[in-house]
Amino acid sequence: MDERLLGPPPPGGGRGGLGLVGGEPGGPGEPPGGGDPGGGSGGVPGGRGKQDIGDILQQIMTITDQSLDEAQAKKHALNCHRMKPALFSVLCEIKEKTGLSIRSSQEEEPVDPQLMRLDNMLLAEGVAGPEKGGGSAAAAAAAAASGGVSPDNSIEHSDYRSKLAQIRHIYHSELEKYEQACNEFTTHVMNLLREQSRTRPVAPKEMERMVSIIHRKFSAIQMQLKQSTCEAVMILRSRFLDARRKRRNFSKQATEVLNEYFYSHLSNPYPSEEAKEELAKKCGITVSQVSNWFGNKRIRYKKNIGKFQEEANIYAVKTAVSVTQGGHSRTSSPTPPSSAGSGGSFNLSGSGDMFLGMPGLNGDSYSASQVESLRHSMGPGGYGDNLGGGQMYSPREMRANGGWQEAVTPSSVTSPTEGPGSVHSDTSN
DNA sequence: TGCCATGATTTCGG
DNA sequence: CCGAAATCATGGCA
Repeated sequence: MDERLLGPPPPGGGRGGLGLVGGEPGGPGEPPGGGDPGGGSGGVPGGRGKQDIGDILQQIMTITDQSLDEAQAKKHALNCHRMKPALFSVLCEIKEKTGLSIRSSQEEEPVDPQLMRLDNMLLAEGVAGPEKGGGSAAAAAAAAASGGVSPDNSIEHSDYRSKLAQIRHIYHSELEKYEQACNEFTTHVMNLLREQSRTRPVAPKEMERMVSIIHRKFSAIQMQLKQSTCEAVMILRSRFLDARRKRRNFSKQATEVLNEYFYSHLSNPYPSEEAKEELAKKCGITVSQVSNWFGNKRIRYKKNIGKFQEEANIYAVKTAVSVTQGGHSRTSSPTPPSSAGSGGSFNLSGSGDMFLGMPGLNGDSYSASQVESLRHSMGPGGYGDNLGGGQMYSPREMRANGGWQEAVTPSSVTSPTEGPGSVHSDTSN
């Protein structure tokens, strides 16, 4: 050990640079490399050794006050000092005694759950993880979640994707920067420690600990980065995929198709699932959008029938024309027979209630021709077929019709001659 | 800029 | 889960 500690004899003799330290001439009679870790008693007279060490310590203490070049020179001198090994081992001993050595560095913190959450989210959003597929898959998933399949959605999605890619790019470049900085800093500190280990005892464990501390610090920074990236993605999502914020009016053609269906099934504007799908396909919107549209339409129509009269007329005439022209391929095609049928009969049953409940709404504002066209628009299955027929109605249809006809009948009734009684008996069955 | 139209969402009941 | 009703939030127009 001595040999290692002593190292090669300094150039220029045993005391090399020390000549300039403290200006001591060095003992001519001293044995070369005569450092005794034991306490400076070796071949050196006690007082002299103490002074030696005191000098060295003094130099160490003042080394920071000196200029870099000066310090380097001093450092070198110290390293080459013959007493250095002795000093080193003394420092080792002191360190051990004072317990400065590494505490059992078993403070391995468990994986931060928050960090895990962030990682998972970034992965799910396609920000972290593999470049290809991730982003588009996430976008697709988001699209599915928002339920938007309309054509103009694709534009928004490409916009969304590009923004997401931007976030991804920034995230990765920042991450890379942090990692690079972390590595640089780590190697710098390691070099420093290695350098220092020549003059003071630095255990490998200590180095490890330092490295782990640095890594922890940097991972904290990384976590902030991840957090803000997550926030950015969230904002992006809410801005691009929140359909409510991005309400777009349906195309004219789509509205027309929907209105046509609505007014041609005014007696029972509840499209079946198949009908909804067909309408959705025709209009280039989703089934749920069709449902929304019909929900809104029903409620708004019912609330203000007068306002919709003109519209109703237009579409009723349209449909009537198409029907009389032998158009069985019109919008009525997707209608299941049951829906039209139930509408007709429920209409009639409702007429009685209507007269009792809402006389003010009654159809004195409707001309006969309007009514006629509306009746025509009901299509062949609307009235005649089902008046007497023992149609099967689903409970929901019954309930829905009950609610619908009460307010709506005015427009489609106006033929009070048709006996409510028979229908009532029908429904009661 | 205000107002109305309209698509979407929320709440509630069945 | 569906539909009614209320409500929200945006688009479009004068």
